[in-house]
Amino acid sequence: MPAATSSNGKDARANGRGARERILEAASKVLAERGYQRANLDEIISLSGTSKGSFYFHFPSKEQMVVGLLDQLSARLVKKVEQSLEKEERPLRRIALAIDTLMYTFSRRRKLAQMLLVNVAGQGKAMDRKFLPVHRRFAALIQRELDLAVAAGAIPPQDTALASQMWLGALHEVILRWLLAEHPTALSEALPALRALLLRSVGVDPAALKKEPRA
Amino acid sequence: MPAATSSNGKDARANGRGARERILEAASKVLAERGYQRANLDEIISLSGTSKGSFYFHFPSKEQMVVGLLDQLSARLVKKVEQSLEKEERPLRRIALAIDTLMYTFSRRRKLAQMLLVNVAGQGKAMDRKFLPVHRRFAALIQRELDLAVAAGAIPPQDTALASQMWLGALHEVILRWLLAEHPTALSEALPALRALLLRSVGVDPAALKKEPRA
Amino acid sequence: MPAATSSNGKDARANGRGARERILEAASKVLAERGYQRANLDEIISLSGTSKGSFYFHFPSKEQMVVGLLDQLSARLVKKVEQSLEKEERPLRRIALAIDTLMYTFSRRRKLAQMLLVNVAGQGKAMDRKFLPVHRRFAALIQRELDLAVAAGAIPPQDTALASQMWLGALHEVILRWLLAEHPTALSEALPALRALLLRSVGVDPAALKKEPRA
Amino acid sequence: MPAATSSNGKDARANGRGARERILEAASKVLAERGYQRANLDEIISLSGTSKGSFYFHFPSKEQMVVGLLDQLSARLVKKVEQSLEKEERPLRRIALAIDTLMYTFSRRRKLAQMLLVNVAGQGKAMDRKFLPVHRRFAALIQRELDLAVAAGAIPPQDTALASQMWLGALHEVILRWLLAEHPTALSEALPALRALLLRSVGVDPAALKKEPRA
DNA sequence: GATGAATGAGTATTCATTCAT
DNA sequence: TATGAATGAATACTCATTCAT
Repeated sequence: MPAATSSNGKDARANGRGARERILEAASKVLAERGYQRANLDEIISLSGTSKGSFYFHFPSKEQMVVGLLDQLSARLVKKVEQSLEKEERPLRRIALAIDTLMYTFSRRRKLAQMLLVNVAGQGKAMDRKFLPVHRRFAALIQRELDLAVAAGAIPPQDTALASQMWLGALHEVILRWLLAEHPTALSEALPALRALLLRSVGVDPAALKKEPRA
Repeated sequence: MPAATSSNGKDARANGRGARERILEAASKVLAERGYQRANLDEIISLSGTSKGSFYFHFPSKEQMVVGLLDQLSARLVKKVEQSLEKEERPLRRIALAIDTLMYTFSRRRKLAQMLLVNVAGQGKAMDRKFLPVHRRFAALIQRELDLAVAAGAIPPQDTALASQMWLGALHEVILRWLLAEHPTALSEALPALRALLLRSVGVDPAALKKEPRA
Repeated sequence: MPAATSSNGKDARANGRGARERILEAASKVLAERGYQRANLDEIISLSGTSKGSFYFHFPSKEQMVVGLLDQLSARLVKKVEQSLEKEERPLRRIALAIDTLMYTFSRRRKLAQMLLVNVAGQGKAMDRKFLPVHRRFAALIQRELDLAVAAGAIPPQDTALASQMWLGALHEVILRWLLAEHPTALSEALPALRALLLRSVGVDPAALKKEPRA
Repeated sequence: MPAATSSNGKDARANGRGARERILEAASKVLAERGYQRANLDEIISLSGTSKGSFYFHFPSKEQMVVGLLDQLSARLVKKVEQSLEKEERPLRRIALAIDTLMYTFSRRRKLAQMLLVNVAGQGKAMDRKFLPVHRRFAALIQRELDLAVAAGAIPPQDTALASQMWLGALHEVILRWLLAEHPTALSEALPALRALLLRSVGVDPAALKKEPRA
């Protein structure tokens, strides 16, 4: 039960935000823990301190809610990466920065990683297609940076669409293994080696990163 | 464990194999199409031409059946790759051959790919852990080849465990996108570029492959 | 009860009538299409361009609204029949006229028919009883005309209450079949034969209608 | 909870019949009392002494179960009428007999009447169409008898399809009113008058019934 | 008069698993 | 070995009604 709504605007609801937001936050938790199918609406609802009716007032269905949530979260993450790139113009450094920011963010927010990367597939072909945009969005981000690097002559011309898919999958798997590990080591430890692998795959000598000149 | 179905063809069932095999085959189909959770035992059973009771005579639970099936299939695939490597001793060629065989097999058997790669995650942390051995087995295969190449001096010393994870993820994602595409192009078209990306990532000039000398 | 919506057109709503009327009209449509139980308040409200709160300001409950609507509509229809009888005093002609007017009106307003005749039963005994007054009102109309005819000696004395029930049921079923037919023919085509059946049932030679003398 | 199944074939289940039959019987009761929509599956199931799973093992859905039940019941009733007609060849008497048997059966089995006649409409156009076959079956029975009478010269040629619809509606309404009455009088009291009304409607002098000669 | 967010009891349906035969 | 009827907990979704603003 939520605390009674008081009319002083201070703590309008249990934890200060609208029901819609509270539902999405609760859903994040449950989805991260249980996956899409086992994520129980009743649990999400009771965790959010709202009601069945409220849920269906704000969302047309469980599926739409999850799709919307993943969309929101992935957009937020992409934005965060964009911001980290704002002050960097050297293409190779931008690429490295994008990788670092993604990995760093996921390492700080396991639930986010669990949801965006793991619980987004394996629901049958029909559902998987619904979740595909999340993949596409991350891949597009990587591809754009690779294209910039190609244009700047920093890496050789190549199939950047394929490379970005490959990178995404690589990040995905490394994070997945980290998430499922019983006693995971810090994700950051693997970062330098992973970054080197990815850069080399598109033809960059990782050592070149250090010497990259400003434009 | 039931006694092995007698292999003398005398009283085999309708289509010539034991109930256990027929169930596993039916399960392959349904799992590929629907994913783990939505894969319905009733459908698997009716497709296999057996009965509920027969299913539970041969398998202790749906979960164990699926884990066993994935285990069997991945073992079979690994064996196939091993066989393709039998007559090749040059480490870089072995690596390329492993990639090629994996990709070729998946491209010919979409269902297999769907099951082993896609429907193996996103079921909640507990279940995902159960499916992890499949990942491990493929990664181990790749890692062994990388280690051989390192030992032979064909590639520089490096974290081959990480590299093999990365490779697996890369293959996974590329295949996933191919599986979910509305109008997929042949997977083989992407193969050379993908192979080049992977090889470069561990420090091999793809061109070196051609010139690799026999031991 | 709310004060009557002011009839000066000053601040009438979007389409010129009060919320109450707009709700009733929307309810007609939805009830005709879906039946009582499946008629969704949300749909009625959005169709009427009002709000939940407005609905419950004007009506105490869905049930009362529907009972009131059926009451209103049946009263209106009865009034229409009365008007058609105003200038006719010959009892047999009055009877025929009543049938004709009812059938003609229903044939022009399918929704009305659907609602008054079809969606008024089958909701369980308790609800059905609530809808009974509609039946009674129509039956009373018919019975009154039959009684007049008996009094005038135009038809033999008989159980006019039963006859009027029977007539109502007959009309009901014929209209129902017309409403549910995939490719309905004009209702008017069946009218002469139906009229003849009904008149004969109470002992009138349909041919007598033509020769009926003025009082 | 059903009594434990005993292996002596005598009282295999709670009340001696299979689950399917017990469900249908329970459904009859609940449908008669509550109508289609309000008929609660939980109640039907607990009344039948079975379980949710058992219900869905025997029937694909509530709707199909009800359609099947009505079909079965109406078929049974039609059969009963047919049997009552077996030894009567005089067409007018057959007609009267059919009416009498229908009315008598309904008067003895209120629930049957409630279900077949009342709770079969008013669920929205889509559902109503599903229930239409029940109407058709009864109307066809009546029409056949009317056609026989026409062929035998016992009644004048006419639109017997329309007449049978009308008769059905008439019977329906009379029974409905009887069912919904607070203090119903015996249905049989109204029977002679009703029979007379119906016979006259198709041009038979009810008195002629008595004198009808054997073929 | 009007709004729309919130409520929560109610409902049909799914499905892995059991067990008497 | 095999059968299939039976079980019942789980689950997404509906919808009339309330009430603070």
